[in-house]
Amino acid sequence: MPDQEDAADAMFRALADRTRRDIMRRILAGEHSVSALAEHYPMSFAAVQKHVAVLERAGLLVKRRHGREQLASGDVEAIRSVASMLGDLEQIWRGRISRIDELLSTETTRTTETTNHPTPEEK
Amino acid sequence: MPDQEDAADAMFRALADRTRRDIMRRILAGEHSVSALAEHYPMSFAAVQKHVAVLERAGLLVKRRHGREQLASGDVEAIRSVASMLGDLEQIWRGRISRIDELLSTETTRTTETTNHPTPEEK
DNA sequence: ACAACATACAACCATTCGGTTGTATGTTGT
DNA sequence: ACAACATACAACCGAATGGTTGTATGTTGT
Repeated sequence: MPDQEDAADAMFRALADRTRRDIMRRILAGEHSVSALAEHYPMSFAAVQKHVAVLERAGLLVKRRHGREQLASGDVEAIRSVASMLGDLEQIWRGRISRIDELLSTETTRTTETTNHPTPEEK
Repeated sequence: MPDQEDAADAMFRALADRTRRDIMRRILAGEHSVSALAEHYPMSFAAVQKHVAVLERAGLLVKRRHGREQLASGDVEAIRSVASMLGDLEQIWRGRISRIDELLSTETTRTTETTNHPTPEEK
């Protein structure tokens, strides 16, 4: 049972290579066979095929058989799910800001707190 | 002169580890010293310090000296820049859709093309 | 039927990664 | 002054990456 974090590992890792990001660009624009993709890169067909396999395992692309070729196309939903993780991170950051605002606006009012974390030990 | 793609490599790579993503969550919520962070993970201090260094090199966090400790906090702008790369990818995908729409709406009208790629050899 | 093509995959190799321990260097509190 | 703390960094190790070549297996066009 690969959980959410495993999926995140795989997706970020898959996107952490410029060749694979470039492949994603091409196959988000439209289907490409593996060998059609391979023509664009200064490496062996096998290397490109492995890159495609990495992207496929990460769920970032899907393949469809068409005769003797394998047509790859990008899965935009997977891209969105990665973006949403980053959105969650940004949301955590917004929380910091509002906590600071709260602090400033209640500077003298002695609010007995809602914080559950072990008190940010600001000396 | 590390370009945009190098930065992308570093950021995606840095985020492709669950410990580092967890560190980002903590330091986006508020500053933490390296040793305060280290307490949360089942690994040596040195390992956590290396994770922090990876995030710092990727530009995802900044450190500030405070006495003998080094306080780390997350850079939300870097997070946004990663998100925007994903947005660009999604945008490419939208382009495919509108190209398909165009195709459908001009099905019989013999449009002499705007495509510059070597013609998607749809048999 | 068969040569050429498209793909998959194994074996191998150098490099990077994520962890370890150990050591060095500042900073602090008493 | 000095012991304890916080950090940095080097050296090392096993596993994973990103590439290679070589081989096997389908699929196609003639």
